[in-house]
Amino acid sequence: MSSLNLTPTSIIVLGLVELAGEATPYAMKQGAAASVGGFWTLQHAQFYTEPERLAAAGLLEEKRERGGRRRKLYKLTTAGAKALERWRAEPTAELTELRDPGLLKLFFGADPRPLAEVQVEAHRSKLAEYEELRAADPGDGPRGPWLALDAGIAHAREWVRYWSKLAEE
Amino acid sequence: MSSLNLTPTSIIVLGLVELAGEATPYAMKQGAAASVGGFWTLQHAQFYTEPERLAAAGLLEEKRERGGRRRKLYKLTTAGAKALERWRAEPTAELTELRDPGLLKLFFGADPRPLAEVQVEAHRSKLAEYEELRAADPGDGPRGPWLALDAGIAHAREWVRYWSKLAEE
DNA sequence: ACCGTCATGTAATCGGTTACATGATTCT
DNA sequence: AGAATCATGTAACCGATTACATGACGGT
Repeated sequence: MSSLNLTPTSIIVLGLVELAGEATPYAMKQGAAASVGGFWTLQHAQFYTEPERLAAAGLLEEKRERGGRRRKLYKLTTAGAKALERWRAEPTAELTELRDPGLLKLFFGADPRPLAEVQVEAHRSKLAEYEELRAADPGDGPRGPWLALDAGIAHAREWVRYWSKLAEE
Repeated sequence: MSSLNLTPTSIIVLGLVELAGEATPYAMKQGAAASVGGFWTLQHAQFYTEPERLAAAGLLEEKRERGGRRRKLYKLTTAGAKALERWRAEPTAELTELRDPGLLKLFFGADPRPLAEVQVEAHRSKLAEYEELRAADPGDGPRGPWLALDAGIAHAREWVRYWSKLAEE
């Protein structure tokens, strides 16, 4: 049992289940969209397959509704809570890789101007979205999401700056 | 034939082959490390499997050395050159997702301080690496790589700023 | 001649994506 | 009652990662 490596996908599932206490795949999907969704998206199918994996490894407990939709409900096991906590306690030096499709085009010789125009637009609207989230945030509640959003905003701004400059040349 | 979708991996292989004219997987690996490597890394095995896929799709031509190592040599076919050009000509609105392991930890409640310390260190050294590359760049040659490096530097700086602030609280 | 490292490749596995399929609710 | 959308799940495929394995070359 319990020997699979925790991918980011695993963590997101565990983390969301922890926040919710108990959740169906669909609830996780909703939760993700409203929280990590800003900077990390998952395919909906993963909210069904990943919990299964985690349950098989003993990190989640699976319960099936008796009547009606017979949905699957997941909650953390003790092992699951521990695994998550261990992951959280261990700082990581791993870095983001800047895997940006636009940047890749630029790198391999695409014409900067038209690319930049499209990109500026896209990043602007993303930035606006973030700022709306920020404005809506009361500022109580856990600090993590707030901080992550902060990073998102800073980088979105940087992208807008970057592509704007290229668009104007 | 020729109906596979071009993943970023495909593009990197095609792009590197175009730059080199003709290349063995190992040469591509070296080429990648020295160029895109800054912001996009591939597993070495992919430099063997991906060209095979592309050859099967008619985008690369595979030639095998007769004597000695019997290495595989790849070069672009006309179809391959066209595919690459088409990709290059089409601007993309796709955005980076900010898939940062550190940020994920922060999001799910890791203690900011120790994490930030490790991250600052890592980003600092990455930044230094970039700046060295920048310093070494004579500034002639194609513009794409130069511009991409620019983005890398800007974002690395932003990360250093971000995590420094968190480390100091 | 031997050893270490550079170079080359294949195979197995696993996680992620895409596509399909269907059952509940809600709205008109 | 019917249509639309929300919710739920499975299966097949495909690309990426990991692990293994071996051959050539350069130095001692």
